Amino acid sequence: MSHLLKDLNQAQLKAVTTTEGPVLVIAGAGSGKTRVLTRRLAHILTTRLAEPHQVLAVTFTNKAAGEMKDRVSQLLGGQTAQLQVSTFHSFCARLLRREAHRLSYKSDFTIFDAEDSRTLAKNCIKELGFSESQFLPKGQLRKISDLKGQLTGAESFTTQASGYFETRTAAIYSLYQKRLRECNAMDFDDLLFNTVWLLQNDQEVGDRYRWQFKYVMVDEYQDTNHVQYLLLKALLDEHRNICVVGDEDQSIYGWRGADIRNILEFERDFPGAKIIKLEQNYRSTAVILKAASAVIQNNEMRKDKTLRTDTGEGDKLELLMVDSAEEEASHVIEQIMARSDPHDLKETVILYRTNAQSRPFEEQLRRRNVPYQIFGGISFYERKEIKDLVAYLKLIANPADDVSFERIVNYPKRGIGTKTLAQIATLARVKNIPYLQVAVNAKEYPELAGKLKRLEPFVTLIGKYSDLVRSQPVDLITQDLVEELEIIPELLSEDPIIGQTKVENIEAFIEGTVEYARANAEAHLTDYLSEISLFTDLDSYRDMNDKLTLMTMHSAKGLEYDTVYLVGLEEGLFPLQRAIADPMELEEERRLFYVGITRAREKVCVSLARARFRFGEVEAVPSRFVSEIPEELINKHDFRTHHLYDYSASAQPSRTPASVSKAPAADREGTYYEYEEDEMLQPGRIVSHPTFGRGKIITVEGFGESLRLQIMFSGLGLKKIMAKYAKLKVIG
DNA sequence: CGATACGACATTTTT
DNA sequence: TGTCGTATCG
Repeated sequence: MSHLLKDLNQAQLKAVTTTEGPVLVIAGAGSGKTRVLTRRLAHILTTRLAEPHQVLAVTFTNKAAGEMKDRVSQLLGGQTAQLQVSTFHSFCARLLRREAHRLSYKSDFTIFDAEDSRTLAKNCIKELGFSESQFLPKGQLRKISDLKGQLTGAESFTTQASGYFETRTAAIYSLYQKRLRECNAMDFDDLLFNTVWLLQNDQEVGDRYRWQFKYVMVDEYQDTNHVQYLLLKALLDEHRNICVVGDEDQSIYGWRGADIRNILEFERDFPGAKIIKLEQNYRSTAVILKAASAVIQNNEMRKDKTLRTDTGEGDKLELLMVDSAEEEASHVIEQIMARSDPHDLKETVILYRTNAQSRPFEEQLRRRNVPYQIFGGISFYERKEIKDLVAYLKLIANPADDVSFERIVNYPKRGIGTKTLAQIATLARVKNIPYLQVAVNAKEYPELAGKLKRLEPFVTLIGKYSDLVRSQPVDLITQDLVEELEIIPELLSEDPIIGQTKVENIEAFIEGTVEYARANAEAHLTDYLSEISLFTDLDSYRDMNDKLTLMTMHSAKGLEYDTVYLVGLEEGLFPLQRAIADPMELEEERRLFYVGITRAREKVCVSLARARFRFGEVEAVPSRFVSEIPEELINKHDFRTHHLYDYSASAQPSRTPASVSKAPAADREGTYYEYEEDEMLQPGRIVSHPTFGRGKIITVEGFGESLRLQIMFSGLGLKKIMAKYAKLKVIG
């Protein structure tokens, strides 16, 4: 037997060797998914079913792609240069660079990141004269992203849009796309959208790729969205050798458009599909698996699957109940320090629902001098100093990139303010040329006469580097640029302390370009930009030595640790308030809990606080997820000074909100003054709203800070209102 | 143009 | 309660 087929269980072996036709591998947590994927890929290659360039493996993160490539390369002893293991986005970016001309794009198009997109969207909303508070760039982009995810283009949305908000969104969408095109830029969603469009509508391109890829594999299939699904379909007409691997219980990106139906309905989508379930878990103890299964069983939307393990029973879970977020942090840290050898710190992780929860833990860790690392928050490439520098590179590589132009034309200060910029923008619109071209032609425009002296050095600078791009490697260009712009002294003079970190970041960035240039001698600036725009911090995550790790549960997917702390297990926080009302969202929260708990090999500790300050209010009922863990699997440690809630009484907190929320109010004077108001906000009451005026309460949902009302306002109709934001007065 | 003040807002975020 | 973004003033 080939070494590729050794050490595999029955199901794994079947998954590796079933190469023809559609295959769905349901891979439970810790069931050796990556091993199956890599072996399968290597198996296809060594048995000569396909040449390396005929296989495509898609993942969601660069990190996962890199790991897979490394492992396959190890199995085969090199020979993987031609292998296409990449993320959805980088696969599409590469394809589009080759085929850009078919979409009337240039092949050196820029990829806009989230911030670039936001700037552009904001400008579009402004330009259209829409109210910026009513049409928030963030919300509009969310909608545009959803539409692109459904393969609905701007034109087709415009024809189907109706009503005040939709027609305006359609206008924003259309203008946004128009501007992107003018900038020779695509956003993240465009990469997928345009690729699918090409494959579906350009016969030649479609045929070529369908013919090329004999085998396609997809990791984390439960997190694919509709466009990604269509992309696979568009690649698959002929051979239909597709193997998707996933676990519907770990689908946690529904809010981003991931469509759990893709995996649940795979058999219907791909008739004749073979289903292989990997149910043997190699990671966690039996107790952990039992707890995880018991909780996830409360979900309706899942395929039945039972994880088994040969590992021993293991320790029971621990439940830590304390009074506040601060005490939660100190108890948890104390426990970690008491029980783990210092070298175990890297095998311990603290997982929370929201990034904001990291703060008290950070404070404790700093106070006690415990080494730690936090993931999340602003990523390296989102830092202002890096983005500014990258904007220069982007503009140098793509002179049509107006968003980058706007960002740096006055950085460092050149005396080119908003007024000048607005004039440039107007001229660019009228002449139908990029901003930079307006600046280049500045002397032709009387409006800019006064600014000639200020624009000229900038234009010269960009022009100089644009010429250099052809002859110089990325790292030299970047170094020269940093020097010429005098960025480092500038940063240090602003604020020596903060400036120092910024300078270090700039230096780290330069270091990155040096490494890149060394590894990719032939690469052009565009290639480098393309790579970094599709790169995230998580990709550079390495197990640092002896450091405690903190991150959100979302970020933890795919990782594993000996000991896992799941903190903040309170109704309203986990599950989040807004998920409680919606069964679909609630199930996703539960899957998130499942993901969290199954990261652990040996020990799980969950914790909750009796009271937690959030926007100045207290509220805390133990999470239902805690009560879904069978009693016999968990040890409880109650450090609360008040035993207001019976732990078992939290089983259905949503059904008895009022009585539960009353308890703390009675006990803590002054902290819950809103309670009396809540009491009065009942259906039938007449209230007055600062902007909407008088209205009648129709329905009341939730309690405390999440109290939501439906109010009928005269002339304005029914509005949904959060009581904590609206300053309502009861007047009748 | 830059600094300060006030008000609005408040999940998660593979690319 | 903290952060961020806009508005306004000097």
